[in-house]
Parts: sequence; structure tokens; C-alpha cells
Amino acid sequence: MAGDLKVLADPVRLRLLSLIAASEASEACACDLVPSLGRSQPTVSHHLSVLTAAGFVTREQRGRWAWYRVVPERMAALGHAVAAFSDARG
Amino acid sequence: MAGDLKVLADPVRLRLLSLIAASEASEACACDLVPSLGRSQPTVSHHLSVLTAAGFVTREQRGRWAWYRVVPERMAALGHAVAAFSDARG
DNA sequence: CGTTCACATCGACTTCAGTCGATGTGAAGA
DNA sequence: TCTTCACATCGACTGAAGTCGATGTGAACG
Repeated sequence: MAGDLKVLADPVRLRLLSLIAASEASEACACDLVPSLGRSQPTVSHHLSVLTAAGFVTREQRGRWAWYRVVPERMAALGHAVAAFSDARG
Repeated sequence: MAGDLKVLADPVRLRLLSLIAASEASEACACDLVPSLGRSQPTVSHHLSVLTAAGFVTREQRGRWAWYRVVPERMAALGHAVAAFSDARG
């Protein structure tokens, strides 16, 4: 769980998730994500790779473009795990 | 929000929160926490300080002992914020 | 008031993660 | 097939963060 939180504990990755989730059809092309962030293409690619490896997003190649989607169950599960600390016997 | 997640993205701090939440009356003395973790006293003190500064726990001095409590609203709010990424327009 | 105990702070080391320029890869188009 | 485009990977640098021994602090106890 610490590893999962560590993946999300980065402003660039949070912005990526936010941008992807807010995109049409809840998917986004890397070509649109790079200019939206103030970071270089390798940096964005790296963060997308980290999110994908952790299972928070899925990657689908279509021709030359790579499309990314958020995995909602993954986000919900982690969110509930965090919220569970508010109960005693957490 | 990235800062909040970064605070939780550490196995020692997660164990601290878990131990405190699972203690009687949902509070724990540092003297009990140090031996439960495999870390030195300064390290545990440092992590408790980080959790306190971020508002995830509160510290109360009673005599020579320091007692810690989880702030449930804080955990619940962050958990919901994470889970919100599972919705479109996150 | 000196001692002891619980805990915080300091200083230094080390590991890790974000960042970017340069380069590799693989698909599309001429 | 040669070029171009989109993206991944590599190598190197840098700043941040975890860790611990040593030391400071402040309350209890005699």
C-alpha cells in the first residue's frame, strides 16, 4: 500500500490522472498530455510508465499514438483503504 | 494533495497510523510505538513529527509521555479525494 | 538541585526518485 | 526503403528523504 501511495504522491502523476479522467471518453493521447504539463516528453513518458506499471492506468497503442485510461476500481480501492484509517481497529 | 499522499507513502508511517488506530481508546504512547517498529527512537520520532505536521495525528503531552491520536476526518477526506479519480471529470 | 527517563533535534551519510538531452524503436506515409 | 513522427529507453545529474548515533530538553522523582 505504501508503494501504491508513493506512485500517486507526485504532482505530475496526479495531474496526468486528472487530465485523463477529465478527457472525452475518459481517455487521452500522450501527444495531448505532454504539452499540458510543463515537463519534457521523456519525463511525461516516464510518469505514464510508472502509473501503468502500478495498474492505475492502462495503455493502448493505436497506430502511432498511445492512449491512456484510468482504472477506476484501482483508484476507488486505494481511496477506501486510506479512508479506513479513520475507523478504530484500522 | 501530492504532499499529503507523500506523507502517507511510507511503510513506517502507515504502520504508525495502523498501530495508533488499533490501540485502546484509539491513542498510543510513543514509548509503545518505538519497540513495535524495527526502527530507532529518533527515526520513529521523526515520522511522528511528519504525521503531526501534516495534521494526520495529534500530539498530547502527559507528564513524560507523548500520546498520539489519528485525525479521522483528515484520513477520510484524503481517501475520498483519491477515490474521486475513479469518476470521469475527476 | 542533581539524576533519570521519554522524547525531540542535530549532523552526517546514503539511497532513491524526478528531470532532461540524446538516442533507440516501431508504425505510417511518400 | 527512406524519411518522419510519436513515444520509449538510456545515462547522468541533482535534490529530497529515510536512517541512526550523539546530543539537547524538559518533566518527574528523590
